[in-house]
Amino acid sequence: MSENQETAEKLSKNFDYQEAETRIYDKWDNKGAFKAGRVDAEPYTIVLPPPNVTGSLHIGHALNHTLQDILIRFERMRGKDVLWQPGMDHAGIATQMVVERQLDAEGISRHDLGREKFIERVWEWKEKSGGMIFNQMRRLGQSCDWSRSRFTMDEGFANAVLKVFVELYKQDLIYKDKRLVNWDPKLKTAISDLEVEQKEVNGHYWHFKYPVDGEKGRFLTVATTRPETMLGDVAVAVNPKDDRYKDLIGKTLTLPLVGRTLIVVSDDHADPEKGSGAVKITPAHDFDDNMVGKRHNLEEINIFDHEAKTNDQVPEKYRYLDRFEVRKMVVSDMESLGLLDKIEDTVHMVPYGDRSGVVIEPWLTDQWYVNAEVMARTPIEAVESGATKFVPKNWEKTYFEWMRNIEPWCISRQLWWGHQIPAWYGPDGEIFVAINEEEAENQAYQHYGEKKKLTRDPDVLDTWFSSALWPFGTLGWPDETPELKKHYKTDVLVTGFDIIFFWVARMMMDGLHFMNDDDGKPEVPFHTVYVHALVRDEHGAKMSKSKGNVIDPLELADQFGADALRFTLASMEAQGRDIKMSEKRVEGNRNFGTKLWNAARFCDMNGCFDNIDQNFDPSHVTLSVNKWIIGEVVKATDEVTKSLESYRYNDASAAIYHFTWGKFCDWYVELIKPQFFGENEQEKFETRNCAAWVMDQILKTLHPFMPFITEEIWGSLRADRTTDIIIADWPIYDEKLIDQAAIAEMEWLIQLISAIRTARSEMNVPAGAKLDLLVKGAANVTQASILSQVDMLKRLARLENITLHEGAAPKGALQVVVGEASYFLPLAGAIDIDAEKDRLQKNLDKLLKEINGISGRLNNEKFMSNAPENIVMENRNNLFDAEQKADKIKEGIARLEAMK
RNA sequence: GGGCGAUUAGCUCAGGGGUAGAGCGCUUCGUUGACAUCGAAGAGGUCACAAGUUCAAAUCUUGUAUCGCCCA
Repeated sequence: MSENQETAEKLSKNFDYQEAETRIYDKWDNKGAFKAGRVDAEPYTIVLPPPNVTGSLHIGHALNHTLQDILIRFERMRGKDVLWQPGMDHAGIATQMVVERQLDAEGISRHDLGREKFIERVWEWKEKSGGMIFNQMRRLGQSCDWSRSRFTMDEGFANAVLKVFVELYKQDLIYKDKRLVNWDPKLKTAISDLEVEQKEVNGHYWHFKYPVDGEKGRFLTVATTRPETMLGDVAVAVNPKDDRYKDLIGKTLTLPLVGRTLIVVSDDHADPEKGSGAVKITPAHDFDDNMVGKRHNLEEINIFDHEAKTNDQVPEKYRYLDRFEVRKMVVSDMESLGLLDKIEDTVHMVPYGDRSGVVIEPWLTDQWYVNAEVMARTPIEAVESGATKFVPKNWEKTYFEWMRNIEPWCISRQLWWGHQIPAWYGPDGEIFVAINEEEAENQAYQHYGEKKKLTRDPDVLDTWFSSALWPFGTLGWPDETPELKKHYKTDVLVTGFDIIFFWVARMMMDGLHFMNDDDGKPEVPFHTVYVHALVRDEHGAKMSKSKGNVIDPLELADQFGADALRFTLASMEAQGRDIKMSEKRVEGNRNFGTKLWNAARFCDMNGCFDNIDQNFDPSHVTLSVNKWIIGEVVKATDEVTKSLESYRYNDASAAIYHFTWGKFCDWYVELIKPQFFGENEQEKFETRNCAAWVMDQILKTLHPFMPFITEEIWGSLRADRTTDIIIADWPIYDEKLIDQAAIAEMEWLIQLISAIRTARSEMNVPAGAKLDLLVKGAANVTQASILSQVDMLKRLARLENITLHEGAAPKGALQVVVGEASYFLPLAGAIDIDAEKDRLQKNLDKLLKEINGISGRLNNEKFMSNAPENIVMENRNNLFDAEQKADKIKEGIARLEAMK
């Protein structure tokens, strides 16, 4: 090709995604393509699970966001008023830890700074370093409506959070209580059950002997994994069915080292099989013991402070020491008193804080709680009735399991960063809950009849308390904004299963509690929850920083392009299975993009995008090859549409991939070359138009998966585009465009070409050699097809002359059988008769096996009487075809044998 | 202990009563006027095991084994 033509090309040799991605993204953004607000269009809404302000993009985000963006782009192209609502979570503990670490480096603590100054520092940090994930999301092409971005600590949202608190308090759904909580002694805050990681560790059972009162020399032996807690023991429990201890029930013991009197209680909690069968009871420091204590009205003696150091409730010698130090002392003191019976090795579960990594201490504190049991009722019904559906459905079970056994939700945290609880205390401890201080003061005035000094509760709310109102808080609630009216309820929530409890359940609670539909009935926050896979490394291991197997999505995007990464994630997202990410897959999909790019270049070089029919109508094409590919487009786009509608991402991506590569590039482009290089201008015109049309359908259908390359090709090829592809119409075509006759003809042609290629290759015919083709026994239809497709056949099968042939097969020819006809390929030199015979025999063996199977079925009376008619017909047809083919091959083998 | 899921080609995985699929890898051939980030051809699987249902099971049922995850 000449220099001149080269410069005239619209597409460069390769797609430079590094350069294009930012340029294209900025173009979309500047044009406002991501913004919601199409008037008169049906709404389609997804709220982005708000990433932590501290977060940076990991592969799980990349998957989660890509799946949402695919739906969003798909629905946007379908003409809906699409809102993808982004935002960030203030991430209480995580953020506070980040800033505290900074302070630490400066040698100061947050207490040196004071609450107000500390929070200022957090905001400073947020403005400077927070939310880098949004920029990373842009790199992957996520088309959120950034203009509506929300932050959970923004004033408007924060007020909504406080309003929810106040309302729930008024309705007695929030209350204060003293209960055992999971206390993190490093972070010095309560954390939720869900933030506690139970780990199996090697430990010991220490068997301690407690003397029985009034029976000198008699001891009751208890086994414990936590000796230090004995200082808070108030009882020992034994199982009522355990004969060893029956007589001790109701008697008392003396707690060694402390001297406290313990009562022996009868409780099923004591497992006769475990340890000694007798369990020491420490109600203030163990969840199970606490329940035993409640059942038997036992005292709760708190022996630890907020750092899990002993307090003044223990004998002086053990006071103000770390829990593990006390453990050593207790064990050694018991031993020297001769009260240590034995030490057993054991494996047991120990709770760790997932943020701090330290052992969690069950601790008695005053905290705020949501009455989750009541709040859960409507959400359970909503899923039972199908108002909200989980996809895949089996996650509903997990949801129900948790919701039906829900515990009170502890929502207060002893942190500074977060929504400070809107509760004020009078001098006598009276609680005033109000949306602001002024309101609280009014309440207090009414209560006391005079102005009193109030102090605000220093604690903040659990981060999930605020994200629970994400689907309506982001839309402007409590104000009745047009967005709220139009976009609530939202459509689908896309999330990993790990936060069904944390977040989905809580959004259901708040959504149903605070939002109503037009009939005034509680309305769910979304009709569908799509639960996607977890991304693992290529060996199936969970990614973690400590293992060093973390795959950085941005590195993959750098290396192979964002499109390739997105396509890979989508194609591996099969429902109900985890994703094992491998670079090879991304590389393969980068190649797919390149393939598409080059196909577009080919079309362009052949004038497909110049001077073509503006009103091309796919139903008016005349050539079989064009009719065929149009029919295939209809089938493929329909498959993608249906798959996306049912969240089958792998099916959707496979459908467009196989159409593009396997049909369009491998066959159509090859089949139309004879025309493009030929002289028939009329046919060429039709085919150019058709190829351009098909290319457009590919670009559009692929766009949700590979937004950048499709936009780039779309925008480069034609000057007459009325829109960017991001808002182009999604392809929907009538099935009438599927022409069965054309499909049959082209499939026959492809079969014939493939068969000839196989024979040539297996018989080592040089790829360059052009052979003649003799056709024997072809029906009229086939003869007509050969005639009309002769150029394609010649080119793709590398043939010279094609002639009809009667009588005996020529010597020295390869034989292939397709349909009713035999095809001979005479070779110039002598053929290897044995090799050709072997080849035919192999084909025959395969056929005979098939014939055997089918006729067995057809001779089976039960099959004939039970199988549906179409299956019987299908078998008959298959048998006929196979037998016909087998006969021809047998003839061929006989012919070769005769030549010997 | 309870729940969920997996077991299909060398690897990673789709599929889901009617003749076993993809990508990668492998073998052979190939610079044919889009593409070597490519093309053509090929090898490779009693679909974990056992029993059952059925005319027909990789697919449905039950059980077994192994592995994974979640919750106690």
